[in-house]
Amino acid sequence: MGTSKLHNYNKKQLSLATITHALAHPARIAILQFISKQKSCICGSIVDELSLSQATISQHLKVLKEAGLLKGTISGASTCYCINEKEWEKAKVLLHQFMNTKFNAPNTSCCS
Amino acid sequence: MGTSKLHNYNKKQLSLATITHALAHPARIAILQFISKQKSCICGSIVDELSLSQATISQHLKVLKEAGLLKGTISGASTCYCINEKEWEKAKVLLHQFMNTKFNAPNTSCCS
DNA sequence: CTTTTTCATCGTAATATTGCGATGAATAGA
DNA sequence: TCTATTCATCGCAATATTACGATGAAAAAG
Repeated sequence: MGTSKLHNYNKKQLSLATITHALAHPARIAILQFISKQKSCICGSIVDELSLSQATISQHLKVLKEAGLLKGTISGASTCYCINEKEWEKAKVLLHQFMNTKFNAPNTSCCS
Repeated sequence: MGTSKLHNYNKKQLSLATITHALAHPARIAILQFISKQKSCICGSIVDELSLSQATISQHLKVLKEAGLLKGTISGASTCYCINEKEWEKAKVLLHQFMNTKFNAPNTSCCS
């Protein structure tokens, strides 16, 4: 994340940024939607679905895995990717908390 | 967003990516939390709160404004920033929908 | 054993982001 | 008028991202 001053932020802020960072590309959104829709989580089929090269998909999968949103299990020659539901649930809670931040009254009245 | 193939994605995917992209930095998370917590939305006080230069804060505010999450109204010498509650509500709904994607049974059983 | 399939990793080029200082415009106060 | 104050914008350097092809490892198919 560039020359980021990460020490200035608390854990929740950093977790939120990690999650949103992982989601911050339409290809990764599409990959997650595809995986959650599929009956099986075969990786190669994502390459057919999205018109991106296998290497690019692999990089996006890596970002999602590093953020903890995906699990990958080696299954023979291919790797099985699926949602890390435990982490997904954590992410959902964090995002929900953040998005439901209460606004103080003055904010609703200014910037008409 | 680099050499992104944006034409391959639908509107919801692009909107989600725009929103998460805007949230994908702890400084911007902190800025949003600060604005929502403050009684008034004076911009300069963010510079004091976070240990980042005024120019850097200004750039983050620009990203948030471009994503539609913030509104900025010129108020004399200073600019008043606040949450764009209409857009914030839209973002909340989109994120909620996406995070509550139903997983098919096979996903829960693979990648043990 | 050889070939194919499958996916990860490396190297690369183009582009975007992050952060800062410097500059500039525009209002507020002396 | 002169001087702060306030914030946006420009320019820059360092780093990260996006995307691809090429290469490599490891299992499956022949």
